[in-house]
Amino acid sequence: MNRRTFHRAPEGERRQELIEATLDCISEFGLKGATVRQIAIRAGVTAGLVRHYFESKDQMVAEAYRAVIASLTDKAAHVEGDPETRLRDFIAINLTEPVADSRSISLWAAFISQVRVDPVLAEIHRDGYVTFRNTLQDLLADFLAVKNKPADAETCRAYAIAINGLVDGLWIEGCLAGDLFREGELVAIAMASVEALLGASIGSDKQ
Amino acid sequence: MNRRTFHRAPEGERRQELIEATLDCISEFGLKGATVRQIAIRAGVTAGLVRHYFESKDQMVAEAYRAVIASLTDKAAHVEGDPETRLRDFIAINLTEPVADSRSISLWAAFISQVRVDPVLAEIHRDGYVTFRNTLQDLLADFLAVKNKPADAETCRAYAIAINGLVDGLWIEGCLAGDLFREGELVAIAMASVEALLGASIGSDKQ
DNA sequence: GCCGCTATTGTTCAAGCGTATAATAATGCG
DNA sequence: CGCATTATTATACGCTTGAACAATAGCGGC
Repeated sequence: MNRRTFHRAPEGERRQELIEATLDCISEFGLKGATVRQIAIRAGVTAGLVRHYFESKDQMVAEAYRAVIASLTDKAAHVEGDPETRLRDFIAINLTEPVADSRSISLWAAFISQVRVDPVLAEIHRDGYVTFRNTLQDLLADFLAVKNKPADAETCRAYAIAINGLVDGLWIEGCLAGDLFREGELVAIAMASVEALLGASIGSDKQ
Repeated sequence: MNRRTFHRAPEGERRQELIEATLDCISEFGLKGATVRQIAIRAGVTAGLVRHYFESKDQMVAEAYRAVIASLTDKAAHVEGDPETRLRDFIAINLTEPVADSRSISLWAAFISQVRVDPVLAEIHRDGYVTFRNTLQDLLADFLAVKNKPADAETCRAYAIAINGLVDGLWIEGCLAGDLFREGELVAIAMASVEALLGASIGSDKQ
């Protein structure tokens, strides 16, 4: 019988390709459309290979979820500069591509819908959420200190919850109905809203 | 062979039970766990009956999605009283049970993750979103008029987008990590935030 | 240039999927 | 009460699924 030729992928690379293919399939066909066979096709390999790299499909999906969380939070977690700039960049990053696009929210929603079902995904989610909000809370504490505003823990907590909610909500609106907004409109609304919430300028007119 | 006894359900009732069972299964087992057989068990009937009431499983799921949207938006859409009260109630309703609970967001997320895949679900989603935001926008127009603030269409639009985002985002936070917040904390933060955004009291301390 | 290791293929399997259909029990009506 | 209607059960069918496994092709070390 004629066996296909193939090449052996370098260390770790195939693994990454499989995770990426998993995400592609989930975003295009939904969780239930992301079958082992479909994922393998997308990755350009045969289905059997999946089980060479992962103990089960579920484990591969869980790792794919980690990759999604990372792609959604990494950029915003590494903003640099003075507190005002960091806060501004944090908002802008979360409300523009590639963080804000329809693929992202499809993936995010697919996993969120499983959080109640799968304890493994639930833990990954919880970690990501706590990290994200703490990042924002630290950002706000620095910012308020610079602005000579009250920055006690309780105040920062409340601001972090509100602004986290605002950013998440606008992110969702943008992802799901981007065509309903003008270019840059969501970012502008977010900046103005945060200024109103904090009662302080974040220099959103600078850029 | 022994055939089970059963009773014929009254007009429309069985249909409703099947939709409810569909939602139960989706929230408990995820979209892919909501199989025809599992749904039938939950509804206390056999699988074959599904196709007596629905053309296909997909059609049943689509109707189930309509039911979810309705349960998430109906209450808030029918607030009554003066503009200030209506705005306050609108916020409170969306951030307390039964709108804000983990079952709701599981269902919401499950469907959102399919919006890119299934055009039927996409249309249902779009309708629901537009209706929801228009409701909020009208509410804000009335409120701003009463407060003698500028209430032109563009201003209302921006406020509606921001507050819709805020409420949605806080709704998600509450649904996914309710245990991280104190009783009533999210509602309080939302009220304070909306007051800051609009620069007007909504009497959130009254109740 | 051969050899051993293993990454990859290709096939198979049982379980579960949505759907189709025939038999039948429950109900309303004369 | 008996009959027609139909809601419901029960079974079957073809297909897809995740997984298991043997065969083998590619590749690094010698």
